[in-house]
Order: sequence, then C-alpha cells, then structure tokens
Amino acid sequence: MKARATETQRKTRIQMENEERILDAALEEFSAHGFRGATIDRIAEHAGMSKPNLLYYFRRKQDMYEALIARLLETWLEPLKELDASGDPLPELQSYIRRKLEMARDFPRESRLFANEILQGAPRIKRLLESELKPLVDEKVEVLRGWMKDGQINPVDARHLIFSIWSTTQHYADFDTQVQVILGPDRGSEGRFEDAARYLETLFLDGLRPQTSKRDTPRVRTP
Amino acid sequence: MKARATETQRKTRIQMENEERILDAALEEFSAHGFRGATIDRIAEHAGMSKPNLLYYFRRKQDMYEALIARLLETWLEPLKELDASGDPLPELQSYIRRKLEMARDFPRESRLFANEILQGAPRIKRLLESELKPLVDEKVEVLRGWMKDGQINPVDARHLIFSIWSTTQHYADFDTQVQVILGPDRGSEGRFEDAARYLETLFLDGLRPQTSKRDTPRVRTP
DNA sequence: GAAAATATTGACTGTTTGATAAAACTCTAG
DNA sequence: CTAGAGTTTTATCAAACAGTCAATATTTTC
Repeated sequence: MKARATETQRKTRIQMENEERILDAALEEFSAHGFRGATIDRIAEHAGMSKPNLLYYFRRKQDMYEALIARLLETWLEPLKELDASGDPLPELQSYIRRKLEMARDFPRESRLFANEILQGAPRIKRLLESELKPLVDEKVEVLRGWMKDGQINPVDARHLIFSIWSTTQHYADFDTQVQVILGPDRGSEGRFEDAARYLETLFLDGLRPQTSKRDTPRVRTP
Repeated sequence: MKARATETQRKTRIQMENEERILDAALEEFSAHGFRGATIDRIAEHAGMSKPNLLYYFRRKQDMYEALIARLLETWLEPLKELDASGDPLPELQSYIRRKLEMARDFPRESRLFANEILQGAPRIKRLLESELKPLVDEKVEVLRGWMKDGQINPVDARHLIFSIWSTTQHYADFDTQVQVILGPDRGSEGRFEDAARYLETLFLDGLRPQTSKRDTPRVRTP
C-alpha cells in the first residue's frame, strides 16, 4: 500500500524516522535557498537516501515545503499567544521579546524559512497568514491598547510595536551572517545572545533619550 | 568587438539602454526569488529580449547579480555615512532612522535583494561586507560611544543599536507582504510610512515605559 | 517462516536551465 | 553608401531538474 494514501493510517517506525530525516534536510535546504533554489537531489543527499526513495515519502517538492510550513507556524505563533492580558504589561512584553529572541537563537533555520517565504511574497502561505496570524495579532493589539489606555505603557501604534519586536529579534537569525561580520569572532554566540537581550530590553523599555530625573520603577541590574 | 571586453571603452547608446533594462529585470527576479531561484529566461522575458541577446550583455547569470550588488552597496551605506559626529545626537539618529525608512519605501527591491543574499549566507558578498561595511560600522560605533560617554544618549551596545535600526526599518520592505496582511488595506502606503516613522521615533527615543515625571526635552506633537 | 505490506533502488522521461556558436541583421562613422 | 563594428536571432548543447515506474529488497504480520 502507498505510504501517503489519503486515509488516516498508523505510521511505521521507518516512516516516522525517514520523514523526520527528510524534513530536517528539507528545512536545511529550503531555509538556505528558498523554494525554487532548493533541489530534491540535494535534500535527498543531505537526508542520506536516494531521490526516488525520498519521493516515496513526499511525492512532490511542494509537499515537503508545506509540511514544514504547517509545523513551523504553530511554533511561531506560540510566544505571541502567551502574551497575557492579565499580566503586568512591561514584564509581559519583556518576556515576549525574550521568547522571540530565544526562538531566533534556537530555531534559526525555521526563522529563515519563514523569512524566505515572506520575502518572496508569501505565495504559499498568504492564506494561512490571513486566517491564523491576522486574527491573533488583532486580538493582541487589543490587549496592548488596553494597557496603553490605562497608562501602563506609552501610547504607540500597537501593530508597529509588534512589527518592531518581530524584526529586531528575528534579525539575529535571518541576518546572522551580517551580525557575525559586524560583531567579529570575539564574543561567542551565547554572549551575543545576552548582549542582544540586554540591549533590546533597554530599547523597548526606555529608548535612547537619557533620563535626567529619577525613574519610578528601578532597573534590574546584574550584581 | 565584444561588448564586454576587459578594456575600458565607451558604451553605445543601445548598450546603455539594454544594460539598464536587463539590470532592472534582474533586480525584479533576484529580489523575488534569490540567486538560485531566478532564471535567465525569466529575466530575459521581463526585459523584453531573447536569452542569447541578454547573454551578449552579461555573459553569465552571476555577472548580473554582481553588477546589482556593487551598485546596491553604495546606496545602502550612504545613510550611515551621513551620521555626523558633530551633530546633535538625537536628531542625528532620528534622521538616520528616517533615511533608512525612506530607503525601505523607495527601494524595496534592493532591500529584498540584500536580504536574500544575507539570508543565504552572503556567499557572494561576505568579503565586501568585511571590507566595506565592517569598517564603516566600527567608525560609527565610536561616534555613538562618544555620545554615550557624554550622557547625550543612553548607554547601550552601539552595534546592537545599529542592528535594531536596520532591522526595524528594512522590515517594511522585506516583510511587506506580512505587513500588508496585518495592517489591512485601510491605510494607504503613504499613511503606513508615516505611522511607521512616528512609531519608530517614539520607540527609539522613549521606549514603552510610561513617564510619571516630566521630561527635560518636550515631545513634539502634531497640533 | 511464508505471505503481505512496506521500503529501496536503478534506469528512465520530459523539461528547464545556463551557456555557446555562428549566421544574419542593424547601426554608424567616414 | 559602404565597411566594419555592434547587435540580434536561430539552432543547439550538456547538465540539472522534478518526477515516474517496474523490479527488487526488507520488514512486519500472522
């Protein structure tokens, strides 16, 4: 029987293992070269199997891509989902930023896959963005607006605020090559992450304008 | 005689016109699909000429790409070059941010070309980044540090500050598709630009933490 | 341990792609 | 107006590519 028939059926041990290996290799290729730039041959080679064998599990190139995207979006939206309306605004935002930054550190290939897709006009996931991402953002925008109304955070355009969190954090995954050129090899990747986290915290909380008067909330400093 | 011989020679009217059309078409394709994803056929079609004719002007695919990159980097670094050590820190930064945002608005294809290249590990311009971008950043980092020492801007990691300016501004070009999905069609592209500019100004100057005490510098507000 | 189900392979197909050669055409300077 | 430089096209190629198929090998199930 065909492995990928339409009926739902239990997956074999070998099936699960191989699909895993294939998707990992596919992620590597797609995130580095985009959909068109990636080739089945290279994915197969990277997964350590023959092309026909790979195509036995994923009949078309696009099937791999779609499997990756579906899986990715879940993970991707999670941090935003956790933004809690009943929490303290500033800590909530701080931990959202930190979570996004952690994702850029821990899942750079996923971030680049996503970036590639959007960069190319999101031809394959525009619908998903409209049906999944948009409503979630709309919901969280209301949360942010509530906080602004209460004076708990500065009144700004909530959607652009979200954009700036996305862009600053994902930058460390998507533009990693450039970041490394600029920062040089001195600072290890762990140190880089902490520098970035610290910087973003200051930026999003206080901006660059120096304070002459004392703050109501004291800053946390490592001792 | 061959059009692209190594010797420097005057370019024909036809040569100039065609190279222009080709590079424009190439920019369109490369920025949308990356180097590997773009095809000479499509570039030729988009430029309105036959493939062999195109290859008469640019003998290899890579030649077009390199011509575009060379041209791009000049434009790209200009705003940062203009950051003036002797100017007022906050207005200097504000106008740097605004210039970068204008570039994202006016040259989105160039921005995406660059993003694509970095995303794929910058295989073709890593050297250029090291020889051109890195020294420039190093120089401007010193400028920023000077300002921080004087207490004219908050003390933060200067390199990460630059990253955050790059990422937040270029986001509007590179992730335009996503931005449009989130913002919806209500707000025209001109309005979007102004919203983004206003938001980024607040973010970089003051951050999100609300001020209970009065500021030394009054905020500019539209009346 | 044999039958059935699943997995793997090699050989292949039609197409797209980057690139070339040479013939044919067009423009322009004198 | 013509000779030669400059431009364009037709025809072509080899390699890379997505995807198929039938035959073979391996696992799982009973």
